[in-house]
Amino acid sequence: MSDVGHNSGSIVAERLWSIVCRIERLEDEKKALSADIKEIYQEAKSGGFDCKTIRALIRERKQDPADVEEQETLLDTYRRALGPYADTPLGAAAMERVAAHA
Amino acid sequence: MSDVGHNSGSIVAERLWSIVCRIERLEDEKKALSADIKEIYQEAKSGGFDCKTIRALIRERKQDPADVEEQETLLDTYRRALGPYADTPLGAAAMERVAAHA
Amino acid sequence: MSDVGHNSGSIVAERLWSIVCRIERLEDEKKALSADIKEIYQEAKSGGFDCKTIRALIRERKQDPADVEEQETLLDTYRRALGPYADTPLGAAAMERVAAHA
Amino acid sequence: MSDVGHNSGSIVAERLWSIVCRIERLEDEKKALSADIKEIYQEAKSGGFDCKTIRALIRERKQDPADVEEQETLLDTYRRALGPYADTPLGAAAMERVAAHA
DNA sequence: ACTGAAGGCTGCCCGC
DNA sequence: GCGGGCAGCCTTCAGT
Repeated sequence: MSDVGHNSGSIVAERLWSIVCRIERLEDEKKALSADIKEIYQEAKSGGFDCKTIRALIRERKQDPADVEEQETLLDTYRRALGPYADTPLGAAAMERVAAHA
Repeated sequence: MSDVGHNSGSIVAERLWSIVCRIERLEDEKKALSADIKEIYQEAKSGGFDCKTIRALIRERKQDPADVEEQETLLDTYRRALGPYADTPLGAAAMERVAAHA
Repeated sequence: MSDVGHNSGSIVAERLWSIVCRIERLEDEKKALSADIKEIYQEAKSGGFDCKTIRALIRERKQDPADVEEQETLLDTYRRALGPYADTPLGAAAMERVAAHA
Repeated sequence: MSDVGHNSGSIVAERLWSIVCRIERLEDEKKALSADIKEIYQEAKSGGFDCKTIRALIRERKQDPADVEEQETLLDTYRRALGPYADTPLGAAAMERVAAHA
């Protein structure tokens, strides 16, 4: 073990400290932001808005700008297949793919 | 500490053991069920189905038989208000309630 | 409904928009911070640290040392109480009773 | 596309239904077990036990004791390294491994 | 004060 | 082997 090695513990400790410190700092900032958000919800509530609905709205907006439709289409196929269960109106064609796989 | 107290520890310990044991047993059963479910998903996958979509389908069916509509109505009001943001097509009337509250 | 009332919908909508907008902004910032934290953990991992342990360390530092000790003490009490049951034949027999009952 | 193919949609639909149905059944059973567990925790609480501690106990029992000890040891190493931060009393040696990795 | 829900964190499993 | 996605657990917070 070299002299450098002898001191490397300190160096490593310092790096560990740096890591922990930075993470804790960032987590504090996150916590502060959460508090701010909470405050806004309270303000909304005071203004007569329904917070639960606002949460739903924001949740929706978060996933809207995505490819929801593609997933929705496939889900619809499955839904139709399940609906009357033994019935396959126009989902049959789409289901052929699955049958072909078998 | 009386003799009764001396023995009560055992009694309490037995009760604690009973509690822990029963919980662990139930958790094992839960785990077994999870394994079964997983197996079915694999079977589905082998059959050419899309597991993610099946999950979505099941999730939907779980919350469908509820009062989704009531919540949806209010959400729609808020959604319309936000749409063009400053616009209040027919959500204005619904929004009066909020205004009155202010 | 007055003229003021006629416009109040817009005003309310604007307030709603303000609320939603600010919340989404704050949530974006939170998300960014989460990404930063994740990055630091990756750096830690690259440096040969065990991330799981670092997480444990940070979790521990977040709590009051007194609480930690108290919790640990109680856990030890329960652990000791359970020990004789789980590890002895007598305990095993008692275990059967409960198992049969379940 | 054969006649069989013509009907395969129904067949596939039936298989899908089977999958969904079985999964939902199993999930219901899981839910029931969760309710049972919750009930036991309530019973524990009524009996004067601390549920949080019981949960910790069960969590601990789920793991290999060796792993628990190893994790605790590593945590201690990190803790000592961080304590006076720049100080590495006897954690230095343990930290060498990390240094070697860098 | 307690219960029920919402969000965040953790461990697991799959695909790359 | 690793990073992402997903389900479960824990914690916190609003509501009662």
